[in-house]
Amino acid sequence: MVQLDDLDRAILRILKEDARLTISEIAERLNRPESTIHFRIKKLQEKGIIDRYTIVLGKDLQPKALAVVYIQAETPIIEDFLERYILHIMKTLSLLPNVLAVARSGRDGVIALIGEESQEKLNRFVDETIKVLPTLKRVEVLPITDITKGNGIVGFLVDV
Amino acid sequence: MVQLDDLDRAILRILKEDARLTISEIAERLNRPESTIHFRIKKLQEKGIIDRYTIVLGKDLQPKALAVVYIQAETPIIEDFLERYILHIMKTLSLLPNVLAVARSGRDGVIALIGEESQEKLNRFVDETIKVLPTLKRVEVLPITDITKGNGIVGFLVDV
DNA sequence: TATGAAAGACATCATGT
DNA sequence: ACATGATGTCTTTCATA
Repeated sequence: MVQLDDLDRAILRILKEDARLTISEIAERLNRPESTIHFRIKKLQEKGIIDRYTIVLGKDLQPKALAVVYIQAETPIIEDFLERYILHIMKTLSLLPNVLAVARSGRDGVIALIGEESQEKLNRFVDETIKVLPTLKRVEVLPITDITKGNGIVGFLVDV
Repeated sequence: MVQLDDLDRAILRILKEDARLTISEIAERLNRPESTIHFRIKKLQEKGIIDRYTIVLGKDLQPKALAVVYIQAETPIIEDFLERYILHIMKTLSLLPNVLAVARSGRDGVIALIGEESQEKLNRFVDETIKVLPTLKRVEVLPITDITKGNGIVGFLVDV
């Protein structure tokens, strides 16, 4: 379906590290003419291999305390209620700026990545906004102490 | 510590959406002169508010099955062993291309975001690579069915 | 698809309001 | 903070292989 050669991959790797490098700089690093690099990048964009260009924000704007929160809803008698309830929770959380990411997990679960200025605020948020939700079976808070791979994820997600 | 005004925030929001817009395009959208936009962006970069520029890869290169895995180690008699064991697990996972992110959670926990081509492969990975680790107290697999906020996270993290 | 050359668009910087 | 203009660099296009 997608066929990338070594040159494509090399370009993608470079752009992932620094998407502001000029075509001539990339061309120089890869020992290819500028027009070739330009052509490849254009194709990668057209095919949607490169979805978009973005910025990663620095530490200053990032929350200092992070946690993954797993929310599991009580299974109700009426199946259809669960579905709507889960969607409601997800929509609600998605609107909050300190909720960096929201995902569904199975039929009855929601995973959220929460960011706050301090551990206290984070705990308070979990207590006052999540644990108060009705008919939950389980709320698991997994604090994030430090990120070893996929750092930059916070600067990528954080709202401004 | 960091003081951003509305213009700074507007610029950051625009760049987050499309970091390849030219300064003149941004200037036009915000009804400001190009020189001002240029100056602001330069400052934002110098201050590290903008950490870096990058690309988000499209669906084609993204894993189809995702899961958050929480790994908790058994608390040993010797405290120092736990520390080194956790670091070892994190380093090991970080090297694998299908492990998109690795974070530490408290003294005895590791959180990993796993991506695979299929649900079966993902299960196999958990069984054969994670559950075989010795002296674990708990392994919790939270499959991700679908992402409602922070989509793009996968295209941001995925290796090429 | 790859390349080289040429044209146009752009970022950058200095200077002044 | 904004305006203007000068400069060099980069992107983009196109003709050709």
